[in-house]
Amino acid sequence: MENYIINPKTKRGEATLEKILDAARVVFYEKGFHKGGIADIAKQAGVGHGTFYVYFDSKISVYRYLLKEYGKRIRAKSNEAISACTNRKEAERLGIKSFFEFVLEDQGIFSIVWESLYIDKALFDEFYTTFSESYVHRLQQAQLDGEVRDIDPKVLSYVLMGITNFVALNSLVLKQENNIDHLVDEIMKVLENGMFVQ
Amino acid sequence: MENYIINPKTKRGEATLEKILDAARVVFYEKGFHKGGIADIAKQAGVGHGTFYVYFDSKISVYRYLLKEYGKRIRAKSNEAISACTNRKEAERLGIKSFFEFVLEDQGIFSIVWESLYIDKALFDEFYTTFSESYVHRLQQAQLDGEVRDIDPKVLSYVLMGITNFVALNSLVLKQENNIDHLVDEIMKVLENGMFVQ
DNA sequence: GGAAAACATGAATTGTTAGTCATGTTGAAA
DNA sequence: TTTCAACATGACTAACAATTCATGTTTTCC
Repeated sequence: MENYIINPKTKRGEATLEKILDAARVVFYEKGFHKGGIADIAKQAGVGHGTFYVYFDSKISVYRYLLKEYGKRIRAKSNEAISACTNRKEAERLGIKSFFEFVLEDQGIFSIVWESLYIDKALFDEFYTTFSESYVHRLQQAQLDGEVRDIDPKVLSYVLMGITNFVALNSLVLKQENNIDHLVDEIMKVLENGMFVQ
Repeated sequence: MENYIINPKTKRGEATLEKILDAARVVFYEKGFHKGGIADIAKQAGVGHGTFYVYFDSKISVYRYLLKEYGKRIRAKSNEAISACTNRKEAERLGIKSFFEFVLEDQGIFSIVWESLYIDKALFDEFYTTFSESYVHRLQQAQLDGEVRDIDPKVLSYVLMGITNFVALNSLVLKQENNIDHLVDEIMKVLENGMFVQ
């Protein structure tokens, strides 16, 4: 499964691995997993075809590595953004905003994450299940604290991920908008009072 | 663009076209667009390789045809479900429910629709932009009628599509749940009063 | 019944690409 | 300086898959 080389033994090896990872991110973003070839990655990295296989034993290995890396980076950035918050509502706002910032900085994320559904459904499922579980944990705590209403936290977690993912993909990536604050404000209106006039 | 043969001239031709379309839906669902081959489609349809090319000039042509067909079917089913509703809240509930029913009946939908992002971004964008525009139109009307709060309807349309798509994919397809009513109830709680305790 | 149009076929063509390997280079430790 | 593990390379292999086409069969309609 995890058969990429994790420990290059020299500085040169480390640098090359980094070049290959950067290149793979670019290629998968621009061409997708299936159309992006090892030749493209090697060329983009400025190394020979064979060099790729010094570090990864297959194309899907880099892909898996990058997918995990994205998960970690998003979680880290989100935790950092939320850490100072004392209530769930503010945490929600900042969590959404930090995700949008992440997407604006690295638009390749959807090219890696969502495409997993067509490469290996289990990878996609695992990715979002992991997110959902940590979300559920926090939501349940907030419900105990009386901050969040009595809504099935598992469903609520997918509702929240659906909102952020769809708005980010369609507005920020496909329509190339960058009005993050407006998007967050409008989403928070729904999360605070629903969409209907009372 | 639209270079599939639309009008078989005989009964036999019509039947064969239908067999090929059914087969393509199955193959794209089970293997995805890239891994599913013409040979697979022909075999599944019970015809020779060459027969495929009597009806479609390329693999992507069937794919495009099926994508458009899904759009039409979803819209038709949704319009039918909503038609009797007199207020927006009820229409929203029934619209979501009818989409969930659609997904349960035909789990292949995400295999066709979302994969377009990796085949031709413009197809994906067009698909959801079309949905968004008709959504926006209705939401604006409901806002004029004082039923929906003052929220940017374009953002709101992506919020709503994000919720339904993510919950459907993760709960109904990946987790194989079938508790549609529970899902709709929990989503409506958020849309009616938001997620936070007031 | 026969001619023409529509439809069916799968072997052959053509192009692509993931992965291998024999050979060469680098650089750090001894 | 020597040595060896680590790293680099690109021509080659092997397999797969989209599309074509020459030939054959069926249906339509006069």
